[in-house]
Amino acid sequence: MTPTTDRGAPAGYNPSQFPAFAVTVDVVILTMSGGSLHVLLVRRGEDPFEGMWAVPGGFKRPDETLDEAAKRELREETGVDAASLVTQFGAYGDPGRDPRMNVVTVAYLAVLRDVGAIAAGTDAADAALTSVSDVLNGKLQLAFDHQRIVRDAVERVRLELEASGVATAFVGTTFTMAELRAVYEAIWGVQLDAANFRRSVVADDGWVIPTGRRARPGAAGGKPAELYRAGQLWKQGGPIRYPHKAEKRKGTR
Amino acid sequence: MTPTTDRGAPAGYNPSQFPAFAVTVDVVILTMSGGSLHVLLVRRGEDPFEGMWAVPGGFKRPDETLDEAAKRELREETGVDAASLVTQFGAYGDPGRDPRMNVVTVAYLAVLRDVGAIAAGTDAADAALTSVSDVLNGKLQLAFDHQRIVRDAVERVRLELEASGVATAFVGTTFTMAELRAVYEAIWGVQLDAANFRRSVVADDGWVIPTGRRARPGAAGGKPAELYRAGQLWKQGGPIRYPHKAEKRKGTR
DNA sequence: AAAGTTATGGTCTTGGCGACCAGAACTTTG
DNA sequence: CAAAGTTCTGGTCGCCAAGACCATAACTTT
Repeated sequence: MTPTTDRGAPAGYNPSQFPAFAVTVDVVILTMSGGSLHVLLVRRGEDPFEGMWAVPGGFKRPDETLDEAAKRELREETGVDAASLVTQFGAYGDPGRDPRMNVVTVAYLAVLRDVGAIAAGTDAADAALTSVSDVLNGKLQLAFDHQRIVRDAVERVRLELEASGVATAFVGTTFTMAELRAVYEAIWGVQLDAANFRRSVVADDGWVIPTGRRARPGAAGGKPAELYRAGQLWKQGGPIRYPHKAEKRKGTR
Repeated sequence: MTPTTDRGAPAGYNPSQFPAFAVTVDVVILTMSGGSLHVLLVRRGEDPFEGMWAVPGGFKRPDETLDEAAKRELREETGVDAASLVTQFGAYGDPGRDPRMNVVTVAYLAVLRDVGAIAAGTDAADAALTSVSDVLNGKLQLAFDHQRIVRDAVERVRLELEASGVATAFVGTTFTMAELRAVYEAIWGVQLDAANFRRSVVADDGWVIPTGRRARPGAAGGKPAELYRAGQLWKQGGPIRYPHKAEKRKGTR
């Protein structure tokens, strides 16, 4: 069918006898906004799916790796250079997922601290932070199979939260315990005891490092919280475990 | 060159102006053999890398999904129809990974019970079970970037073992506790207490179902073990947790 | 000054998990 | 046939992480 970029095929080898695909990378950019999980979407300006919201992405170039392509797209979309966490989590190639041609996309997950101001500064036609729940429950229809991609990304970050130290990527360089706890509570949809959470995080050194400073209390007042910054150990696994409580023995789990 | 947010094409779109890729699926087939983890490899009959060992795989067709392509390849290579576990775990698209042309491959992991007899029956030029450690320590060189793919597959199965019930896929339809425990011990490289292991697995019903029968003892004698078959709950998560013991407080973990 | 709100430390209990032991059941060997 | 060896399987003990809950400190606004 379509010709491939023929670079030095062996004698007798004919590239056109193999199906040609376009390869794209899509980057699901997650962030915390207003206490709940949000995803950065862009509005498509052209066919197909013109006018619909979609996950930012673009074509992979032959001379770059998939990871490089994802980071390039992230930089072009948000201006962020070294994202805290850029992880590949899936490839999607169902026939017909793009009505024009055969496209296989490799999906990446990126976690940002506060994408709001950054997204506004880009020249993207239209970009917005959207509540993840609006996407997952179908309130907002996405182009292509992007709803499924977002769902898989959220599922992935739920697992990563326990296995690695993604949590600190959601908050700023300095943060309070309440902010960090809010990340876990929002993504897992659970409530954690503030005192126990604090103990788990501070227990062994290396997870968080207390700066001497204290945060300004919120509008409601209260004791000002200590400000921390992330330690090095977050790259190896997180201190908070998902509360598997609903087991209750017998059958569940 | 290509627009970023615009992954679409206007009317009058010409596919040849976007880079074309070949898309393949590679299936890492893992099995237990002689008490250690083995991977099924095939010897390449053509350029490039002619004569070298490689992970079985092939081109994705435009009219099938990636999962279907993986299952088709698995069937063509081993004759196995519904594999116990076929999971996508990564996409690889480094430039130059295939000297001929631009190829992006999507890698799958499949776990089989005993691939030995099956592999022998296929018409593949040359197929063999190889010790995973031989591949990982470089004793056996693989074509393309397949060593990295195998390494990632093994890492994945290590995690899956704890999260899901892959373990039963390695053993036969009926098995003894010792056989099941050997799977965990081989893949994790740890030793588990036989009594505690048994308790964890039998604790809540649903993980394993005792058949009345007993296995024949090995050459060394001993009490014959009860034979079990897998229950339904293995699809939701496994009963055995990785022994994070080396934490020892302070710093590690 | 009083009331409200948040942060943070203390204590108690529970349950899971690993270490270890002992007996049961069956083998092979003398 | 008896003895020794091997494996399976149930029991017990102790430790520690994790959750529930309370109390107090520290700061706000009214």
